[in-house]
Order: sequence, then structure tokens, then C-alpha cells
Amino acid sequence: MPELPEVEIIKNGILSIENKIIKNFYSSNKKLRVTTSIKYDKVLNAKIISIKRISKFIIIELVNSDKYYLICHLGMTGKITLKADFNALKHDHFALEFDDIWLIFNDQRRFGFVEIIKDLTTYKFIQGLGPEPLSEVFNYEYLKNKLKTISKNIKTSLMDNKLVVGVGNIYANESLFDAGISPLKPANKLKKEEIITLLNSVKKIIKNAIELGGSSIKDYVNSDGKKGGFQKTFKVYGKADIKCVNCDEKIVRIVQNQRSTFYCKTCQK
DNA sequence: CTGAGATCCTGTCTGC
DNA sequence: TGCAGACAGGATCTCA
Repeated sequence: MPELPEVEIIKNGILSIENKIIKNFYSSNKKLRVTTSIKYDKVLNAKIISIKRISKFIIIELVNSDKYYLICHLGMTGKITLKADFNALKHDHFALEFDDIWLIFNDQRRFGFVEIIKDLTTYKFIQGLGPEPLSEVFNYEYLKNKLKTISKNIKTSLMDNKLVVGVGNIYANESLFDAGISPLKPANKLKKEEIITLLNSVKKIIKNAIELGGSSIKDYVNSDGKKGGFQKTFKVYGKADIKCVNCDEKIVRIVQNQRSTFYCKTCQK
């Protein structure tokens, strides 16, 4: 479910647990995508020092007699919510109790995970990640040099975290429509102007999505359990057979790398 | 090295 | 109403 905007919003929504002490925890013991090697009970009595987002990972720094990082990834259907009390519902896999509030990790499909690690700098999942889309590092020079080495289609490339992090299926589709570039175009065939346009479109779409509270297709909610608003601005995502907003063509759906791609054959070349 | 395809898991929706 | 099949905000692994 969550791409960068949704994860950013969730991260911001749980900042209120900073400085709180973990009194207790809950684990469903169900198998998630990653099994934590350091046991969950190590977090007991720890204080939350900071909460950050790197790519689609939420990184909670905590300290008791030791120092740890609690890593959360939401996969496709993960949610993190804050609630005054806690009764484990279906698909609740992990929860932390503080004095006055619970933080609850729920994930229907279990493509996400909650893991405890000691060393963030050597953490394997953040090694080799590309730049954040809204960072200065994600610029024309960078993108030009990267794209010229990639022969597969630009849409699949945009979703590759080695190129740029956080751009999932929705925002890849919407960015390409905004830029007027066909998702089928080989990445190394983009011209200078197209690269510049695409760069600006990705940044614009991601930024707008954050401002509008993210996108809710089925079940995305923020940490207060509220839906986002960006889905109301979708121009192509999920719009198969619906007329393009810019021309008379109907939006088509195709499949690339087992994922749905939506685009306008007239507006995107 | 690259890129394509299968795969993890549960639930919902569509069409016969 | 039942049931098979497609599909869903992700990312990793294997194979050619």
C-alpha cells in the first residue's frame, strides 16, 4: 500500500511517541517477510530517542541499557496506528505499549515486517538504495547518468529502489503521465528534455501526495486511522477505459513486471 | 552484469 | 450461492 508519501505521513503521525518509555509489547508470532534476529523483548523499558524515515522504512531509535533500532516496513498492506487501548485484531502483528498509548502494526498480507537491529550503518536493506526523490541528489546529472545504463522500460526503472527510492506503482504511473512519457519507453532512450520533465514530475507528484495526506485506494490510513486525499487527483492510476483528462483517448491498462500500468497512448510518447 | 518471471500472503471482486 | 481466476500502495530471489 504505502509508497514514500504514505510512509512519510505515518512517520510524522507517530512522532508523539518520542521520549516515551516502552512498558510492554505484543507479537502475533506470525511469520512476516523478515524475522527479527534480535528478540522483541529487548525493547522493554527502552526510551524512544528518534523516529526517522529512510526510503519506505520507518526507523525508531531506542535506548535502555543498550541501543537499538526498531525497523518497520509496511509492505503492501501494512498500517501503523496509535490507539488508547489495544485488543489484538486480525492481522495485528506487533504492538508497543506506552504510558498512555499503544502503537500497533497491522499487516494483512504480511509483506511488511518489524525487526530489531543494533547497527543502522551496516543494515542490509538500506545498503545500495538510490536517492530520496525530493533530495538535491536526485537531480538531472544523476538521473541522466543512471538512465543511460538501463535498457528496460522507464516505468519499471522508476520503481527500482536503486534508481530512486519510494516511488511505487501509483506514483510511477502518475509521474509518467504528468511528464507525457510512455511507460514502455526504454530508460536509455529518454532525451534531455524528457529527463528534466520526468525529474520535475516525480518531485511534484510526490510532494503533492504528501501535502494531500497520501493516497488511499482500499485501506491506507494514517496513524490516526484517517484516509488520504491524493487518490482524488489520480489522472491515470486505476482509470482503465476512462477518458483521458487531456484528450479523447481512453486510458489503457497493461502489465509490466507483473504490475498494472495505466497510461494514455496519445499524451504519453 | 542485466532483465524477466515467480514468489511470499490474505482478501476482494468479477464472471461463469 | 459456489468457485475459479485476476488483482492489490512491495521487494527479493532465481534463472537465462
